[in-house]
Amino acid sequence: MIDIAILRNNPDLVRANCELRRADNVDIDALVKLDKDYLSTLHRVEELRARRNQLSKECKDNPEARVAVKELKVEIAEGERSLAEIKIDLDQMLSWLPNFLADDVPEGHSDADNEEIKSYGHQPDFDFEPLDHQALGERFDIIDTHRGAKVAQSGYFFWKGKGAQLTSALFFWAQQELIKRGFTLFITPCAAKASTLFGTGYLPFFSDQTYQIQDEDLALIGTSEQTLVGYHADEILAADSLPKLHVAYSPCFRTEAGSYGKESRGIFRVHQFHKVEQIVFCTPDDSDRYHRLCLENEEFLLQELGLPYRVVNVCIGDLGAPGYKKYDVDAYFPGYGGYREVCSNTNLTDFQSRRLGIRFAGDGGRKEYVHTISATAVTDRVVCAILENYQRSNDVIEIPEVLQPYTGFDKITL
RNA sequence: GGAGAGGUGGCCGAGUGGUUGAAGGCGCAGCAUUGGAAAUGCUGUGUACUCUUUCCGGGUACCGAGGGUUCGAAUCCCUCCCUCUCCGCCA
Repeated sequence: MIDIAILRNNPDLVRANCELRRADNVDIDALVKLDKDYLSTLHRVEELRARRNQLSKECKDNPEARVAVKELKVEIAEGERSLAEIKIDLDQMLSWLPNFLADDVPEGHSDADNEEIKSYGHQPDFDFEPLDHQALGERFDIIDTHRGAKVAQSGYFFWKGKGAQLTSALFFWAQQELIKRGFTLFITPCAAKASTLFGTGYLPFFSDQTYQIQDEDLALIGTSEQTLVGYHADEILAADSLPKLHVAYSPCFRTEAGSYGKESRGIFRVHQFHKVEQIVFCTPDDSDRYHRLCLENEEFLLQELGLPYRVVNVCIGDLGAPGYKKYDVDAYFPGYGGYREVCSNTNLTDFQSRRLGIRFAGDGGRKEYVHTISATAVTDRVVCAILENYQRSNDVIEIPEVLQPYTGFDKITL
């Protein structure tokens, strides 16, 4: 949600932003007019109510006032009705407005237009034909998509044996590393109510991505960002408690409606994956800084794992409506033969905090909305990257050294 | 799943139809007292929206949520939600 004051004072700014982001489902002129209607109706209703309240006080010793109030009531009820209707429409339109953009977000329509700002590491050389993660998973019997489909549905899978051990090791290690860097660990609910999804921007923008639980006001979380940011809803945080650095490990459920094709081979795009997530609540002045800090953490983890990667500044068209600026980190997948996204790191500024009512007491006791940052640490995709980069022949996959204390073995063999 | 209790301001807690936005207490802030502090005393202290205004005020709304009765509801009626306790079941 953006600040409605900006819309009132500078509608052209909002209009330009919508055009830039191709948010064509909100008519700014209609929105501005509706807001004016809202305010004038509000004033009318409040004036009527003020008169009613005044007259009510006289009723005790002036029976005639009662008649007057009775007449007023009809008018008030009518005004309140139209006020409520306008408010619903207004909120609905406001909820679709995208966040503003950072100045340095590149133009462009798709991930092909993202701007590479850094690359790190060397793509490995193989004296054999490297396999992709799906082929490796089957060959070493560590990924089982067929049985995932059998017990659940296509798009669900099992990690098995040393694959499962490696995955557990990665997630545990990543959590430990972030805890060392000052993050507080959470284990979160894996379901969230509609207001939580709305507050984090997943409603209305990504409504077709969520699994709704039948007959409940609950959906399976698409990311622990939803519950971790919602954690502080309707709270006023002490300024000296900022920044709050939260980390959680959770499953993530996504319907992935209509996203089949080449990119979905293996377990790269599935209905349930697992993620260690970084969440930051900070003051507006600090959000750039902590956005970069989360990126540094992502890079640190990939570097420790010895994975080659690049960092991209995500372009306008590839940046979700709630985002102000986003860095993706793409690891190199030799079996696939290219870079693929493993981390995504978004500065949401006050877009979520405004919807959720998360504020802090600023200078002079004034209450301001915090900024939030949501950034991946690691997911199953990183395990896939490890498999592809650490295959040493068609018969051996090594384990990155930093994970060996957690796996208890240093290679996976046939 | 069964039974019961309860939801009032940052917290505790009064309050069953009319100057109650809400007593009292705690907490917090300022001032006084003090060599300094504790203790004590005095004063102040909700939120949101909106108008005028820009820090002084006006209006409206808010006592879990929604609806109803009434000139008027924290207070009466209905529906729902949530929390807690006990029993059952259970990782």
